Amino acid sequence: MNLPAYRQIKDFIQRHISAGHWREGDRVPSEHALTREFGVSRMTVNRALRELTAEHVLTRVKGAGTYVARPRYESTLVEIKSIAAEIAGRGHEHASDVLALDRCQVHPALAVELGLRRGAQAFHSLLLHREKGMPIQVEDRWVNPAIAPEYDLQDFRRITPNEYLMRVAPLQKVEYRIEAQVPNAITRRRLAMAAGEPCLLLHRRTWSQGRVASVVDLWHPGQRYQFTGHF
Amino acid sequence: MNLPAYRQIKDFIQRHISAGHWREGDRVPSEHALTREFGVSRMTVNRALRELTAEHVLTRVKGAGTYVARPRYESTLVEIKSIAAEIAGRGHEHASDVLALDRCQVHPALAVELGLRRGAQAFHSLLLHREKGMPIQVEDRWVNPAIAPEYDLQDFRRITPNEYLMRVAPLQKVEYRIEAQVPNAITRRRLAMAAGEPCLLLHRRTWSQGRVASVVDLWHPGQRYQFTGHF
DNA sequence: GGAAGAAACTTGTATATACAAGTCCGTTTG
DNA sequence: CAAACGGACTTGTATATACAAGTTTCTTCC
Repeated sequence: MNLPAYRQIKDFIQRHISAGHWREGDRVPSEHALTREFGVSRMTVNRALRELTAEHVLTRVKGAGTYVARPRYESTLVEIKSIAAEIAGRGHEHASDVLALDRCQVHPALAVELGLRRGAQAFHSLLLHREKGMPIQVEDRWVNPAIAPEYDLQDFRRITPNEYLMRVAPLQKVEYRIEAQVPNAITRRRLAMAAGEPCLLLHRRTWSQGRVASVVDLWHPGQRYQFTGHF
Repeated sequence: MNLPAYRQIKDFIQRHISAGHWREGDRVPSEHALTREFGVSRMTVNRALRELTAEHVLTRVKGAGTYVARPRYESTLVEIKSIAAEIAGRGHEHASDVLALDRCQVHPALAVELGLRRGAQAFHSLLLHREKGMPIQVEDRWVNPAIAPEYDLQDFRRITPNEYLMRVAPLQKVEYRIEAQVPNAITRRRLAMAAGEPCLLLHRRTWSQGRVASVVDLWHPGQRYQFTGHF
């Protein structure tokens, strides 16, 4: 199968870098030089170089040239999917127990985090997610009623809070934190964890329409759950 | 400051989506329509739409049109920097104690993971990273000697293993796993951790030049360390 | 030998035009 | 009514050309 020219140019450059011919900081051939070498237009070469720049393979300095970027060796990008998507991706059965779903007053620290005034109310949902019957995640979530006023009318056994929020509140910004923590006794029991076993906790705060939409703690049993991936 | 035309088109589309005017699955105006609306060439419009597609904001179907992409609400992308880069980014002082650096025989399970034959030898380094004197990470690393034959001749008090491997072994592939684990007593003491406190563990395996280059376990005290970020 | 200026080289953005290839819709035919 | 075909519309890739703006190199002058 014949690749488009701009893809061939990208591959050519990436092969040189992977083979160690060009190292970090080395200058790659100019657009003009690549134009001559590949017999294509400058716009075709430019597209290849711009895409490799967006992918952090190259870096460009106007007037000076195009260089091999500092490899992002020290940065690992980890993608964490929603628990339902992850379980479905394994071909397993996902189910949710709705332990709580109501609207109540938030304590001051949480009001700050949700961007609400003291004494304000928010929706609170507490779910236990299972994979093939086995508890795998406790989802402890608070939702800004201004963003999703009908949150508490949903059936979260049939649709996850994530899926619902995706529909009503386009995502603008995310803040996250991953921690190893010792869970309280209730969470330990809900997740069927052993004594002394820690939790893997993902804390997320999301924004939509210029405001905080949701704050969530996702607790996972440390022995049975890890975030994994590759790229 | 006047933005280039392709950036204005990107912003226009992103504003419509953020405001909720266009939802997931909605079709956005065609290239031809945007050409007329903005009074620019089709290639300029095409660039804007292609870049938004690469950024997962839009999705394109040849012949059919351009649509608002399913929001990646359920996927959190987490970037984990090297400990030295992270500490430097906080403006703090990084230091490493080299606890071990030698070449020895790997046990069978590790040989499999390193892609080496049974009984083969590999380099092993054990470092304690400190931030302003405080232990923050134990780095337990095995390195394939075929990839970095002079690994054991380096001074890892002055350069981190990461930085060294960046130079000699261009990165091709990464596999990772994040876990909450209970550390053994030695690691607990090295990291000055409390009894019962768990570790946040990042396990990475990297490839270079078509082979496994390195396998590393990075242990962090759960109470003092989290992976954090935003986007 | 150093400074200043000009020339050359480089990337950034843009255009009108063209052909390829895919999808969708409306019309015609059986 | 269904299938097939053609036209219109859409994205995918590409070109030669142009001007703007930044960097580097070379030449000239003091």
